[in-house]
Amino acid sequence: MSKTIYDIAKAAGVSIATVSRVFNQAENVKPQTRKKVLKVAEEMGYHPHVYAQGLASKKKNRILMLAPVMSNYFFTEVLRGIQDSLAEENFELNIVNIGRKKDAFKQVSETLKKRWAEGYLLVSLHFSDKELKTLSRYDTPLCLVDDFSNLFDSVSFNNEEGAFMATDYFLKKGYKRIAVLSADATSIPIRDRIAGYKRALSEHDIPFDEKLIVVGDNMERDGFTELSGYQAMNKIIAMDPLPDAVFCTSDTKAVGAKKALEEQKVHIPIISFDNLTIAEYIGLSTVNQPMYDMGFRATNKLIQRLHNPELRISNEVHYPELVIRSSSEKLNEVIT
Amino acid sequence: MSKTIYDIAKAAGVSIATVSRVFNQAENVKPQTRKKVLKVAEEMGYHPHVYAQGLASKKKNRILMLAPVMSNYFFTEVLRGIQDSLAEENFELNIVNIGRKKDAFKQVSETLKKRWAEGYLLVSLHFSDKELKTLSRYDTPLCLVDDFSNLFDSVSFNNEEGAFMATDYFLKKGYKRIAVLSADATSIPIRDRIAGYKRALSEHDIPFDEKLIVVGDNMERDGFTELSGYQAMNKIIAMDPLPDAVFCTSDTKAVGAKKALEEQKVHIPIISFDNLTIAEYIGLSTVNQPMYDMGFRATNKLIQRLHNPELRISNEVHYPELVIRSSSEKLNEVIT
DNA sequence: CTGAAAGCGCTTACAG
DNA sequence: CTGAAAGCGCTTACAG
Repeated sequence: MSKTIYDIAKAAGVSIATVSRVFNQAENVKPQTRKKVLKVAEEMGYHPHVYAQGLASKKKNRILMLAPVMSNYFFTEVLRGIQDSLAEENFELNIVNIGRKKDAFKQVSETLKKRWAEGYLLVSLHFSDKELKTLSRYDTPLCLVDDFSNLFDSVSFNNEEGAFMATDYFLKKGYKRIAVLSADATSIPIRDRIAGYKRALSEHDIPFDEKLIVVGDNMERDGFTELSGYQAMNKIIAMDPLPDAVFCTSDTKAVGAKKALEEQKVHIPIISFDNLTIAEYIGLSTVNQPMYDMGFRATNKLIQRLHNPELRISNEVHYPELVIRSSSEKLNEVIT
Repeated sequence: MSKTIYDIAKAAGVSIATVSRVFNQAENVKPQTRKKVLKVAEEMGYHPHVYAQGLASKKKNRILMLAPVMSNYFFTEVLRGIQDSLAEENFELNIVNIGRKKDAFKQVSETLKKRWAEGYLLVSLHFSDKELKTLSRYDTPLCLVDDFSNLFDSVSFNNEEGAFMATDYFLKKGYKRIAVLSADATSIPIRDRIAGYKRALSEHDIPFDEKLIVVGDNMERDGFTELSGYQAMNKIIAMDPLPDAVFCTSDTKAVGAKKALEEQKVHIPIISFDNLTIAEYIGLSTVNQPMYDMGFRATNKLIQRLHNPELRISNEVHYPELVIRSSSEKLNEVIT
């Protein structure tokens, strides 16, 4: 059915080696010959079979991005950075979605083992040291995005500092009781953000009160959903006395939280986390994560390692930035 | 460096055929032998090379989804449907992002030619009849999602009817001047939605007024962005007299539009399009597109065709549903 | 500039 | 239940 290099060689009256050279941009082919091969190939609808090429050449010119795609905007922004960084390079990008958290490690390790690509980008995937050590044994070029390890190159984000900045902002305004609209406490980003929250409290000599850490009931996507934010905010609104302010652990959750506040006609200053595009449009104060940059930089790192496998492992940590809009301010400040 | 089937065969004291059988779940291997091979493979960190497997077996067990990933939520929902549909099947899914619109066709055709997978899902990619005819010559199993053609299986959505329903809703309330917050007029979804809008007008004997079709200045992503919605709504607010209502062509645009309305303290009833998760949380009336179902159904279709290539081409069209929340209602109705 | 030939790492009838 | 061997569709020294 589909043509092979032999069909083209025969039809063009050359050897398969010559056809191969034409398709591999080799310089040493007589222009006449090249033209003829190209013409025949076009007519017969020929295109090299990537599997055979990969096998024979041991090159794939392919990078695989492994990510929990469902995490939406975050993923999209990182992807933009990756693609822009790849634009100049002779690499193609494939994406494999890593599904429900449970067997994420298995999904990733199985994919790596298959040697689809020469380099891998692991985005927002958090594994234990033991798991990462297992991965490192595959000895394949790999860069972590939004996670940190000294076994691999990584481009991560200082979650702890981001949470500190948000909490510190409120504390400096004189607020004492600051609730955290949290998510799955065992997840790495939450762990780090809670740590930053605690550090800010301690710097201001405010005792930590566990009851102020509030989680929604829905735990889909580790609780990083609108619904979970909505549920958690309703719990906060039911507290007596009301907290002075809320540090919300993601913009997505904040969308749900805002709905709860509006329904109950309550106003509590709120700062969240991520700075998704939507944050600007709903007046959300938030901690900016440079997702695009992280994707871009990680891809650069990976490609450098591809060119030079002996490079020392390098870890890059991006710094947060607090973006203040209306949601963190008092109601009268908002209205004016 | 990395082990081959020969290494394992030698270490286990069997032939490579036997190793191959073990890894292909063939039944006819003595349990003892299987155990031994598996043990050796585990120790040596062996895994079959997919490229070699694909080449030798002519099977890939792989489906490729081609989509403009940047379109965010829509893509995510469709992907969820695809993955759920694939869960029971012995297929893996890879995703290739199709970048800026300009050379989308080239990107797609190049990817198809490489024969990565045995089946392809083309999501939200709109090509001309001529282009689709070219693709059909590759003679590869392919299902269109969110597009229609009689050359391929497809699962699409009735955009025209959706726009009709939204417009009709306003007209039945007695509104006469209904603006359209539009996007790139040459894009297929916009073309169909404008058609539905016009049909509703004509059924109510309202003349079409071109000035009521308003577009933002920013044309990124064909104008389906918050920014573009914000810009367009500001233009609408500047109109004199103000339109009675606005049909907005996407939820994303509606987020920007709402910001403009709030800033200018103007209220105009608005219905948008998509029913993204966020719509529920910001009280947006909108036309629901069953994105999850479309992804799910399209994947089923594709797999059926893989099993039976002689199947007649089938086109499935999903029907819209109007979801009324607060944004389409009068201000006093909203407040109560 | 071009061709013959070995090899990439597998699968799969075929034979036993 | 197992092995020897041909073949999948390419690339790439090597020789000319």
